[in-house]
Amino acid sequence: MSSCDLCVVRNRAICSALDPMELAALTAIGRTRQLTAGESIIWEGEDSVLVANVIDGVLKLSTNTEDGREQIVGVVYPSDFIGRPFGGTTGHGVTALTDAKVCVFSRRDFDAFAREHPALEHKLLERTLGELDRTRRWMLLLGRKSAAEKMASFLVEMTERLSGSSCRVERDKPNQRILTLPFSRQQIADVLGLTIETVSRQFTRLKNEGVIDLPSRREVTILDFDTLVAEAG
Amino acid sequence: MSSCDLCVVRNRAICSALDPMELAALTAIGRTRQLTAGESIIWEGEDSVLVANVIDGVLKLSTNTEDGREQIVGVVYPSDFIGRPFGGTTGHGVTALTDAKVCVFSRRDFDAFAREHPALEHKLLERTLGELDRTRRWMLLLGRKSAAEKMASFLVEMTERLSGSSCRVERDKPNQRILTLPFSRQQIADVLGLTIETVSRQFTRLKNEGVIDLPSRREVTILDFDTLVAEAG
DNA sequence: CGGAATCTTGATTATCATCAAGCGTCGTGG
DNA sequence: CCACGACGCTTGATGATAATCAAGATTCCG
Repeated sequence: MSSCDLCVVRNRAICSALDPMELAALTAIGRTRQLTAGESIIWEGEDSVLVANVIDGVLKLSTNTEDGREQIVGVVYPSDFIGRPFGGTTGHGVTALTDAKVCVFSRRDFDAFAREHPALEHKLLERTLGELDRTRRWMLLLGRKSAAEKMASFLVEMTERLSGSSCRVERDKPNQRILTLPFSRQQIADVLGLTIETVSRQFTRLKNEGVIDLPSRREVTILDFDTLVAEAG
Repeated sequence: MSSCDLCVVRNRAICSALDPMELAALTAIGRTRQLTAGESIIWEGEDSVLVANVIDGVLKLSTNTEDGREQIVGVVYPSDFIGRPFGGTTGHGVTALTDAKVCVFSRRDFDAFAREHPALEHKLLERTLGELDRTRRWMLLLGRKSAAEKMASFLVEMTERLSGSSCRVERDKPNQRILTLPFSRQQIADVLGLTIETVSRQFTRLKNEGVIDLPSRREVTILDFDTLVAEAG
């Protein structure tokens, strides 16, 4: 029995383009791998040797300047695809932010398989086009928004992305969302192009203004989503 | 006779995936269109009605905040593909920076054609993956680089992108490149996430330091490329 | 030649980075 | 179980960078 049959992202990942026979063939060239938080699976600048589907967890894509400044250029969630198919070197590292589970393929094997399965390539194309749209939208934030707008945009995005998974709703307060962020303060800074101190100050400001609450380091309660949207610019 | 036979980007654009018969079929659903500098062909937020190949000229992809700040999120050159295939709305406007010529398709027609021609979709996928890599590299610049680093990076990128076309070399000074920029100062600012004043000051600083010369508004002579690379961070 | 648009330059200010403590929290080992 | 230490976060003081505001200077075109 194919292990894919049990896969929780089976119907959302690019694998959904395949029929059972094809899926079995894909299973044959892939294997699952467990990652612990902080562990990297792809390093910036090395030539592309593997690609993968995210089954569980959250991972960051990041680049660094020579002198160590970091920019997180993407965040991937279950069912997302990582790695650079079709040659070239990987322009960014991939590191687990939480414990994670991925379904790994050798890039060469995957490339060959994909070229024989246009439906798979089509899914990958749609996914890549969507990722490009999302990335370009983020450029507006990085290039033109203030620290306050960046933080608000970040929290709005998180509210949308974590809906379902790391997001609780208290019985008696239906308008409040309690998010469990997969990011440290430093990582939020690296997403937004800010420093950790600025991020921290923005958090306390939003808390003092009653827009959010901060029950613990990694948790944020969204008290006034509309204000966040307005402040996101 | 198919007009594509005469197309100057025939062997570089995604069309190169097609054999003569297929190309004739593609020709049947496309038409060329001339754009004058400043003219837009796609607007941010509208639903995607057309896609195109760039035949000649340079165009910008840009997004704006509600209050009018602009960020250029991409620049496209001859043989590049523009527009958003496979549904969705376009996240950014597309505007000609120079007079330009494009080969336009209705998005619906193109989608249908692409789905029947996996080789075309493959080319488009490779192109989209490359564009995503490039875009992510630009995020490091927007999020983490200083004004000086941004300007140097910009000039390095321009030197590479304009090699051949808008780039002259004087007979007696083989190390110098004279670039004709397709951007105004404001547009450079919109690419780099800076203000026009900061861009102008960086230009004069580089000129005073002997790294570049500025023979006219739209021209830059690269006198010391290595220093630019070093300063790009 | 005139006028508008674009660009440069200067003065000032605001924002965010940097530097520097201090505080909490979590985990470990005594 | 508590003390200790490390790490991550917050807060404050100060400073640098780039934005803003405001004139001028060029260039471009009719």
